[in-house]
Amino acid sequence: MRIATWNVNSVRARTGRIVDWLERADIDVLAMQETKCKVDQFPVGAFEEAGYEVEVHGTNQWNGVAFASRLPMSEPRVGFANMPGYANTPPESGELPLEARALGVTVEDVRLWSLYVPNGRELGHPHYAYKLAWLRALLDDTVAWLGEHPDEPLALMGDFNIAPLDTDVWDMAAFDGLTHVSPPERDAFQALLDGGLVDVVRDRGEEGFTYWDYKAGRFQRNHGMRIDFILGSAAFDELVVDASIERDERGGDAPSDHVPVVVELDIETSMDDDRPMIF
DNA sequence: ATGGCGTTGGAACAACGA
Repeated sequence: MRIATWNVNSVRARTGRIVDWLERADIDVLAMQETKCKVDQFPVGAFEEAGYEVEVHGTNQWNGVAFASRLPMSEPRVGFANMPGYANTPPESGELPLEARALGVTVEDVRLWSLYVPNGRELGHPHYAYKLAWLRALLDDTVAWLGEHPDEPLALMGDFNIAPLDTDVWDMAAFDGLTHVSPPERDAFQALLDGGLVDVVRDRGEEGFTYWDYKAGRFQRNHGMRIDFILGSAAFDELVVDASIERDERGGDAPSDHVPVVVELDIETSMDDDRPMIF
């Protein structure tokens, strides 16, 4: 079974590219982030024509997470326990709206999450505090789940908006005083690893960036960042037989600014078989 | 030091991004 995560930077602007890649790369399950549309705006038909069902979470033109899968998905869940909300100008009621940043599904007894971690904007900005609180709640929910399901495969997949290592950005000097590399953000990422997850892609020796800004020829100069990850439980880690960062997807016409990250699991599915399912 | 570019809503520009 081959699963992937990809911040697509608008599913409507890139529907053809995404579906083409799913087929070309033989992907069974894709976690998407930054779909940038409401549920009823999602191009469901294009995925279904290619043999993929979708689970979609989106409330407006920002954020948005989804799954496309050619294997059955079950137990969809929007958000996680105590996930904080955000508003630039908090309403009088004090109830902050929840954003479309987390969606969970189960496929072949593997629990999968598509996560779009808040950007943070600037150190000291309310959005930065929101980012850290969001990551704390994610950690708490993940640790609780692992406590209840210690032997089950789980993967948190998505755009974490954190570069955990100095080598995960092209030049640390360019990030002085900026988000994505600050110690509290890196501590929050490390806490997920300490909580029982493994960076299954890095652990298999796969190197390179997953994001390059559109501006200033950043891709051509390889001025990128590694901020998209697949973090797996021990049971998930044991299943991983291959991992890759699909750098070529940053090229061509109208690419996303992120590329897909893929892992192959040692799970036999009907899709591994070229014979028809029904004789 | 700044902008570079791209997407969305909604019809000019603001919000957002990392």
